[in-house]
Amino acid sequence: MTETQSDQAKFDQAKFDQAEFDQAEFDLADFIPYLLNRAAEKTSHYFEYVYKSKYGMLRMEWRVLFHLGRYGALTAKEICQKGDLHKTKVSRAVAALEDKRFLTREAQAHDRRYETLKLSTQGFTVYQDLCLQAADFHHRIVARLAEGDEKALLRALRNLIDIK
Amino acid sequence: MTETQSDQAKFDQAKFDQAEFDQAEFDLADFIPYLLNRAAEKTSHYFEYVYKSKYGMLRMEWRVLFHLGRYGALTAKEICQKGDLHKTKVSRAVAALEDKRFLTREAQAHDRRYETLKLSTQGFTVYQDLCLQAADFHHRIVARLAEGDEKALLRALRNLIDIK
DNA sequence: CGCTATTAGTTAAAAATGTAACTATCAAGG
DNA sequence: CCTTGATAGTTACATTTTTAACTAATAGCG
Repeated sequence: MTETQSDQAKFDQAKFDQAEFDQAEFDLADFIPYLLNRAAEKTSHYFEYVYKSKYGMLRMEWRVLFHLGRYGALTAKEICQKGDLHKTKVSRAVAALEDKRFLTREAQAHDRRYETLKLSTQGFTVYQDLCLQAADFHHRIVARLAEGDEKALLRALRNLIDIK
Repeated sequence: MTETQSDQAKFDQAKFDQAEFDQAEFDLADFIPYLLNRAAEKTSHYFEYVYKSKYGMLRMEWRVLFHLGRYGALTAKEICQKGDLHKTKVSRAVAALEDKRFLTREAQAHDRRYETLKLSTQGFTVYQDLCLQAADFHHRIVARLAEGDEKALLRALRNLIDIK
């Protein structure tokens, strides 16, 4: 009983402290990086299930596959640049996709440090399947948004991605 | 020379395959979960530097601190629910914040499984500092956006966070 | 009470990620 | 050609995150 009152007193104290600090102009609950992370986590989670359960792929593998399907043959470095990814992430994802026979690699003749990465027939089939499911999911997401918010969302996200 | 032509031929083949697959209605480069992740990574990266370099905090520690500062005393479970976080993440973040003397914990009298978590004076000072810097960063982000896109962005993100 | 089922939170093992050092290849100047 | 410096990609190691099993406490029901 006394203990419970003590807990309550502490809670009230916290509320008081919180009020003392004037955060009228800004609410952390609306902090854009926080909301972006929450939304990214939420939406990624569903799609992760698709490529993970069906093809045993990791997120980075899906990203690399999707780049090769979308843009055609690329070097690892080009994938790093397009997707703003570190080379170790790409290196590991490429190795995993090669194990799964989803892509082939071939050193370029004019500079053998570069490897041309290209989806195999099987890899491209997987890409097509995932692309269709991505499109479906994308449309379901858009359907949730208020009229006109899709354009604004895409514009805002592309803008933030270009930071720095 | 012959090798180079071979590389080129492979590249063209990839482009051809890509064209065969009709993706006219949807471009993976605009896949919302992908753009959300890119934007989240980009914006989080800057702010991570703030709490990491100044207070040696990890992302989850910042999130927990921010919840306690924003909402007052909470149990770990309440933080999990508010932030959609797994309990092990919160448990470790709480332990780390306790080590830093940024919060105190006290078992509740009526049910000793629950612990009331509350920022210490020092923890609240850190919260205030980070909150100010977050507000500053938030405003810089908003300043980049097109007129009216802030409202749409916040509305869209809140909507997506509520999925399921 | 006393047995079983839940629940809050922790800990330990497995998997993924980040960091840094490494290998192989090429370029440029002498 | 030969040395120095840069670059593409890999590997090894440390840190972080995820998953699963665990502990302590309570609830419900006989």
